[in-house]
Order: sequence, then structure tokens, then C-alpha cells
Amino acid sequence: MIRTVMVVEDDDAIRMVLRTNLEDEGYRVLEATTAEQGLVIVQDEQPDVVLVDLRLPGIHGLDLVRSLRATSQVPIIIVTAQTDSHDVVAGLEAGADDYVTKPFVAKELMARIRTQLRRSAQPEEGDEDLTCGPIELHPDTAEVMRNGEQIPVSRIEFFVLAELIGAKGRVLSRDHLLRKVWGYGNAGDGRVVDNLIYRLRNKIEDDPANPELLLTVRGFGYRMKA
Amino acid sequence: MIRTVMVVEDDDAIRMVLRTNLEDEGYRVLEATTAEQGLVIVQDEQPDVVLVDLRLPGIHGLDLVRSLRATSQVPIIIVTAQTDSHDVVAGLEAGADDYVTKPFVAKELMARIRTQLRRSAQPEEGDEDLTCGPIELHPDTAEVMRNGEQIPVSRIEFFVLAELIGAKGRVLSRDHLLRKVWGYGNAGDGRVVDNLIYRLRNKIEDDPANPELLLTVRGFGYRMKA
DNA sequence: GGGTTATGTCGCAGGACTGTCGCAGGTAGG
DNA sequence: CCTACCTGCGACAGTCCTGCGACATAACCC
Repeated sequence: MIRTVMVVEDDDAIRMVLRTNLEDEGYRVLEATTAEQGLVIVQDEQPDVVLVDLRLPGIHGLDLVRSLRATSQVPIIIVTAQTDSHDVVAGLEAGADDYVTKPFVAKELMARIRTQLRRSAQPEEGDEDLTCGPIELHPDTAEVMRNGEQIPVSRIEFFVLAELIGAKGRVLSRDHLLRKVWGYGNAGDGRVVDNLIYRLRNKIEDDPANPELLLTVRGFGYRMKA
Repeated sequence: MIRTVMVVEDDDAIRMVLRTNLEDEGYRVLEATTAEQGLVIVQDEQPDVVLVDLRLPGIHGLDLVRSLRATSQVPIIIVTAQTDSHDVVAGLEAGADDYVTKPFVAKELMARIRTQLRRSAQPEEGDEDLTCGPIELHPDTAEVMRNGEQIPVSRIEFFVLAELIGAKGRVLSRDHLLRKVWGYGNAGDGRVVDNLIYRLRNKIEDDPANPELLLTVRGFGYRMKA
């Protein structure tokens, strides 16, 4: 299951660093530079975690935290340059779940994000069942099993498979997969998805030329067998 | 379900960018360069969202917003180069639902459009029932079933069928279908629709020569059996 | 009925879509 | 530094789609 992290941060450099690190961890990253933007995108995309810089142009980060908390249970982590404990306390009281102070250690931030994700994942009905016929996905270990035996898949292959199985039979367009797995950046690409599907089929299908699990829907995209 | 976005913008470059982005997201795009044009097309086509530039030649965008709001519930998003809050406030008071300021981040605009679409879609009865006699459409999988068995249809055939069944027995003109399914590009075409209907009948009718589901209304167009 | 228009029917060719596979630059690990 | 793997890219081939044109047929009007 691909997790989405929203970053509300106006400093381009810091945002870039965060994006890089988060993507390295396998998250999908959404970005906003203002509180207003952040609010809209959070409502629209429903990310799994939100990182908020307290010092934002216009509306203050604290107010964003309150607004978010008013309508959503999404875990909020404050990222602030101010070591001033007053701000941190105010942030937590406003409804934030955790905080880190700049300059932060990326690894630590990643750890805190995982913690928040784990916490928020519990109330849900466990991790969704990522199973499709003989194929079984273990998000914890990033392993793919087929008839109980592990088969090696690359990082991107894993995410594509997770996205497809998570969709439970619905057709996913190439665009959708590009956005969800590759991120917005690769918008203009050509046959990347097709190639990856081809490689996936070679790993999960008995007869890759006549797929029974990972099906093509001509003109629309791909889908897993229901 | 194909969503339609109307863009009222006189700047060719910006309009082009918007079109590209919107089409990438899977929307059908209508364009107008003046408020007058916009008003006519909106009434004619009933798009799902309207983007309005405030600075238009002739009638001001604000007046367009008022005119639209007087006769329609369509979500309106203002796109303006002016960060001046006065204009934005005036726009929202005139009946707009949201706004973005140029230069805008395409991603953000797309997100806001999705938000507006979701908001306006809620009052409807969820996914419509795309069924007509023995024919059943599954938008999720882009499949067409007939008496429970899947029959292969192409992308365009699927959309035409969806449009016809969605109209629940009403007659749809060739022009209507051309615009809704093919888009404006193929405006001047001749018998494309007839051809497609012919092919569809061969797939869904027991006796294609004596159609009982997909009926001809001479002089007007086609319709599904009620 | 005869003329006229609208629609049905069907084959064809160009093009769009997808599968397939090799290649090379990049990256991580040793 | 070397190796193995990953990954995006491009090329080619096969399949299917689709617009077009031509003719046949049916509906309409006088």
C-alpha cells in the first residue's frame, strides 16, 4: 500500500530535501507552499500524514493545524525552525501529533512518520488484503509471494502491483499509475508503464503471453483479475 | 464518466496550458475567449466546472460569473493574475466557488477542480445505473456484459454506449454524441456515428438488422430502449 | 410511383495500441 | 573499482480500431 505524505512548507530547498527523502522511503509526496493550498489538497487527496511548517506566509501554520484537526483525523507532524518550546506546545495543543525541529535528521523524521502511520493504521481494518489469486503482497517486508514462494520484484514493480491489487479489479489508466507510483514528475512519459507491466507479467504469470491475473483493457489501461 | 471543464480565457498561451493539463487528467475541455462566448457554450454544453479569467476583453469576468450563477449551479473557479484580494473577494461574492491566482501550479488547480467536482457530484445518486435490458455497463472495469457474459467493445464504443444508456431512453443527436464522446475536434465529420452504431448493434443486438435496444429516431439521432 | 433524403451495410487502409525485447546509463552493494 | 540489478527508452511487430467511401435499403414527400 502506497502511503501519501503531504508537505506544507514554503522554503523550496527544505521542501525539495523532504520530497527526496520521502520518495526514497517509498511515499507519494504532495506539496503545498501555503496553508490555504495545504488545506485544499489535504481535503482532496486525503494524505496519510501531513508535515506542517509553522512559519508560513499568510496564515500561520498553527491555524492550519487547527483547521485540519477540525475536519480530519490525519496525523500531523510539525516541522519548525524554532526550538522555542512555546511554539511546540502550542502546536501540540492545536492538535498536532508530533514535531521535529530544524535542522532535522532526515532519518529521524522518517522514523516519526512511520510511527504516525502505524498508529493511524491501527484503527482501520488492518492492512488491506493485498491478495490476488496466488499472489500475495506483504507491505511490511515489501515481499511478493506466489503460491507461498517468494518472488523477487523491484521497488517500482512492488508499488505498481500494490496499486493494482488495491484497486481490486478496477481498471487503472497509465496516467493513474504514473501519478500514483511514479509521481507527477514523469507526466510526459511514454511506454514506461507498458514495460513495467511486461516485466511484472514475466514474474507473476504462468504464461506471460496469456496473462490471467494482470489483464490489459485495451484503450483504458490495466487491471487485476477480480 | 467523462467530465467536462470549460475554460474562459483570452490568453492563448494560458489556455493552451490549461487544455493540456486538463486533457492529461482525462477531462473534456471546452474553450472560450470572451464572456459572451463562454455564456453561450455553458448553456449549451452544461460543463461540470467552469474556469473563468477575470480579465477578459469586453464584458468583465465578474459579470460572467454573475450571469452564470443566475442560471446555473455549475462550480466556478476564478483564475486571475491579480493577487489583489479585492478582486478575489468580489469574485467569490459574485458566486464563484474557488479561485487560483496566476501564475498557478497546475497540480493545485487540478486538485481544486477535483474538489469542486466531488462537491457537485455528491447530490447525485452515486454511480448511475448503467443498465438497459440485457446490457450492463461496468465503468470500473470498462466491461460490457450481455446476459451476464462479457462482450468486447472498444473504447469509443464503450463511451457511446455509456452516453446512450445514461440518457435513459432520450434521443441523442449525432452532434451531441460527437461532442460528448469524440470531442469538438471531429466537428465536421460525416457518418462516423452511424458507423459506430452499426458496429455496436452487431455486438449487443440479437438481430442487428432489427434493433430492439439501440433504436434509430429518424431525423434526430439514436436512443436506447427505455 | 418517382424522386429525394436519411440511414444501414460493409470492406479497406492507415493508424493507434500494446507486447516484446535489447540496450545503456544509473545505482547500490561488495 | 567492479558487478549485478534496476529502469527508462526506443524499435519493431502484430493486432485491433476507426474513419472513410461506396453502395444498398428504407423512409419521406410530392
